[in-house]
Amino acid sequence: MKYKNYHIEKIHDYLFEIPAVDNMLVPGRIYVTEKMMDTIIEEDESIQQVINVAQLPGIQKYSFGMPDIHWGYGFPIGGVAATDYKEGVISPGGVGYDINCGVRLARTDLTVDDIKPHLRKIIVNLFKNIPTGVGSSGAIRKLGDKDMKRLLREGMSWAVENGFGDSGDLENTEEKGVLKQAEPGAVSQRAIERGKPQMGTLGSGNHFLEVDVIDTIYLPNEAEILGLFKNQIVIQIHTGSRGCGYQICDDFLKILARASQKYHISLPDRQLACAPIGSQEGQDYLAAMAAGANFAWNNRQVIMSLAKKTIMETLFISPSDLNFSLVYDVCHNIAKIEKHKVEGKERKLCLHRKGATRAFPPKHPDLPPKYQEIGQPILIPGDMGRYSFVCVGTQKAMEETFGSTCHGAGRLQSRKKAKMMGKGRDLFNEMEKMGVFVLAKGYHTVAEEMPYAYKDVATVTDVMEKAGISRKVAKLKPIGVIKG
DNA sequence: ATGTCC
Repeated sequence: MKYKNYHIEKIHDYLFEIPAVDNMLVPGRIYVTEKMMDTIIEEDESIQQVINVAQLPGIQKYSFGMPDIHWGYGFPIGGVAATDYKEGVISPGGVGYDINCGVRLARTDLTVDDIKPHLRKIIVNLFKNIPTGVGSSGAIRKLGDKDMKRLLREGMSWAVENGFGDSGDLENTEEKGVLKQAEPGAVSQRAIERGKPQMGTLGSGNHFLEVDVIDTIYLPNEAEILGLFKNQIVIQIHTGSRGCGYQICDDFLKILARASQKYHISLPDRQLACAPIGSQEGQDYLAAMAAGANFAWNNRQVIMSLAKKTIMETLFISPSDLNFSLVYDVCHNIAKIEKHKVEGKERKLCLHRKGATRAFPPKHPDLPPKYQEIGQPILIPGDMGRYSFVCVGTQKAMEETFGSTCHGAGRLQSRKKAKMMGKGRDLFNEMEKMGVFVLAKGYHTVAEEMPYAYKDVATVTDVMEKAGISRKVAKLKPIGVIKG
């Protein structure tokens, strides 16, 4: 089949392949419908980016695109690339600027009827207690060098030991909230300084904290094990490593641009700057990126703990009445060292997931005991007006995509166009008419994040479900949102 | 995404 300049083969209704030609070391594989493929080719260069990534030294099996694929820095957002640990490279472009950007979901025992009369007050207080917006700070005391270095090295246990949340939260976080290869010494002082005042802050753009209602249950057994039921109130948090992770990425893009030359790696795009994983530069990036990931886990943990406290204080209820707990926390911008089967042989790989979520199957040793039977929980946020999905991973994901799936809706309109669309309207009121009470620092951010600016996330999760990669457990509808 | 330019 010929799509514009690309030769693309249809594998099945939800999967297309770009054969390995020229400098491609592996084929590209993109999980989309034919209709989606048309629009993707129409709107950006992300297909070319899949082809570019397929040229990275040591890449295994395929350069993947998920149905929410769009143009990103070097790698597409919605891209997955596994490189061989011994012969392959690691690239900051395959992680993104927001290191360990991710999503967490917390459950409560409250129902929508319990909360409806108090919703506005809850959102007002959440907005008061959790700083949002670019450059936001001051959620908790400004951290010192000692705290920063400890949390960068040790991960989310820092937050738990400092009174933010419970030790049980660690088990319900991907990697138990710590990448052990983290080395604070690999992180610049500037990145550390930027992190100090920002712990527990939400940030801007598509980051949010939502009060959601469980709208639909698709898989009752899985939902029960996750502690989810119809009409239940849950809290969803989407944020990352703030200025700290941004600075780490920025620092290492420069270092790895030099390394690409030093190790004579020929690249189709300078933005794919990378280094052999085993090189000093590669190991330093891995150590710094892991530290940035550890910052992000602490950030989501502190925010969740502030949210729990805010809800209890607003409703005058006890912890046992609220019965608040973390369902799961996933990363969707990260590089992980994982073991996977390639052509029947187990290999140590570096999994770049950029705008892509881990989707491990039932019985995987990295899952908490209580989720062994159902597979890894996957959190796929949609736009702030429609819905989000909770899914679980499958064995097929492990065999086909190195245990990976999609991560969200993806934009329909550019930020600029969405901003234009919002001019002269009362978007807060429009959201309220949709049944969502929104508080945000900036009107521009609300315009950029309006439902009309996003694709329907249901079409994205459905592709991954039809392809057998991840399965929908529940649909969540927002009723209250705080944003940057 | 990001003290939206050290």
